[in-house]
Amino acid sequence: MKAQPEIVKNATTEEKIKEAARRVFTTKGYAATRTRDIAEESGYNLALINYYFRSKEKLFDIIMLEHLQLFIHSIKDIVDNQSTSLQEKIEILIGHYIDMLIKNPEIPLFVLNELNANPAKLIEKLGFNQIENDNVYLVKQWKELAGAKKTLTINPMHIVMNVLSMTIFPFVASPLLRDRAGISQEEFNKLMEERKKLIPKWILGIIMTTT
Amino acid sequence: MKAQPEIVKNATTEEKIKEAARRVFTTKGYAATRTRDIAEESGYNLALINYYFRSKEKLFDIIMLEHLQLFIHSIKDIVDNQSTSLQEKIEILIGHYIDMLIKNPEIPLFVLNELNANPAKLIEKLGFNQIENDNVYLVKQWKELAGAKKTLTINPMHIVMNVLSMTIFPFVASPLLRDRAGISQEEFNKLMEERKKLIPKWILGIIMTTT
DNA sequence: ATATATTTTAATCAACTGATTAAATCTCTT
DNA sequence: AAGAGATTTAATCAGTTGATTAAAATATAT
Repeated sequence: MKAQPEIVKNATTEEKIKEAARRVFTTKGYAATRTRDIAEESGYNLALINYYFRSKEKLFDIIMLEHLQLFIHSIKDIVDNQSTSLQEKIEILIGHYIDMLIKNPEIPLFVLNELNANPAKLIEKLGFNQIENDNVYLVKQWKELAGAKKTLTINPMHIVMNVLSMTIFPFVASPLLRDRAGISQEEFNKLMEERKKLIPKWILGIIMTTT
Repeated sequence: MKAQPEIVKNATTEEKIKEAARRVFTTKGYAATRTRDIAEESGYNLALINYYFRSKEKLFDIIMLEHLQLFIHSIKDIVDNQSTSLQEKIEILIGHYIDMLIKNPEIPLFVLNELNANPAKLIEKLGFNQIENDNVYLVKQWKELAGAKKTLTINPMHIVMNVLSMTIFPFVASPLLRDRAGISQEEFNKLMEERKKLIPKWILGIIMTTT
C-alpha cells in the first residue's frame, strides 16, 4: 500500500510541478495539456504528477481555484471601505487589477474559458457568499449618487461592464495588439499603466454625462 | 482508389457536418472536441468527417477562417466611406458588430483562444493586406481631428482598445453576467442593443474631454 | 435496366493518454 | 549503520482518439 503524501512534506517538488502545470495549462488550456507536458515542463517524472495530485483534473482545479482567489482577494476590503469615496474606490480597484494583470496576463482568458465550458462548477467555486451585493458600502454610495442625480437613468450594469471591459479586455486581446498592431510587451504595459488613471476618469465622465 | 469529393456534390451532408462542427468546436474548443462528437452532433457516421474534410484540423481551419471573415467582412466599406463622418463611422461600426455578435455570441472567445494558442497561424490567415492602415479614410479623419484639437494627447490606441473592449468583452464575459449577476439572455441582448447608441456617445465623450 | 460513380457505413488500426504498479533511491530518525 | 518512511523512477496497462479501409447502399448517367 502506497502512502499518500502527508501534510508536512518536501514542498519544492510539489510546488515546482504546480508551477509547471500553471504555465502549461494557462498557455494550452486544459484539454490540450497532456500530463506528459507538465512532467516535461517541471523536469520530473510523469508518475509524480499523479502521486502528488491524484489526477490531472484535481491539479487543474487547484490551479483554477488559486487564480480565482487572486481575482477575489482583497476586493471586499476595497469595496467595503467606508473612508473612501466612490471615485476613489473605482480608482483603487482598477489600479489593483491592472497591477495584478500585468503580473499575470494569461489569467483572464484562462478563467473565461473555464467559465464558458463549465459555468456551474466555477460559480460553485467562486461561492455566492463571497460578495454580498447589497451590504457592500460601494453599492450604498452608488445608490446615493443615483438618487441625487436625476439624469442618471442608464442601467448600472453598463458601468460595471465598462469598468471590466476597459480593464480586462486589453489583456485578453493582447496577442492581437502585439502581432497585428505591432505593439511590444513594454509598450503594452506602459499603455496599461496609463489606463490606471485614464479609465477612472472616463468612467466618471460616463457616469456624469449619460442622460 | 477512393475518389475525393468533387466540386459539385451534394452539399447538404458536408454543410451539416460543418455546422455540427461549428457548434461543437465553439463550445468545447479544438482540443476537447473529438471527431466522434462532431459525428454524433451531425447525425452522420464518423468516417464522413475525414471523407469530406481530410482531417479534424482542416475542418477546424475552415470554420476558423469563416469566422474570421465574419469579423473582417464589410469593415473596409464602412471604414473607407468618404461620405460619413468619423462619429457616424464609429456608430455604424459598433452597431454592425453588436448585431453580428448577438447572432454569434460564441465567436469572440473562440477566436481569441486561437489567437492566444497559435498567433502566427491566425495572423497569416487574417492577411496583413486586409486593412491597409494608412490609406483608410477613417485614419485620415482621425488625423485631422487630432491635428485640430490641441488637447488630444493620449495614444489613439486607447480609443481602439476602448471601442473593442466595450463592444466585444460583454459577450466574452456573458456567462459570468448570466450566472453570477443573474441576467437572462434576453436582458443581456437588450443591454447590448442599448449599447449600440451608448458606446459611440461614450467614445465621443472620451475623445473630446481627455486632455 | 444496367453500369458507373458517389455517398455512407461498420470494423479496425496504430498512436496517444491518464493512470497505476513495483522497484529503486533518498532522507531522516534512532 | 540500520530501518522506516518518503520520494522518484521505468515499465506497463486499459481506454480513447484520429484516421483508414473495404464493402454496402444510394444516386446518376447511359
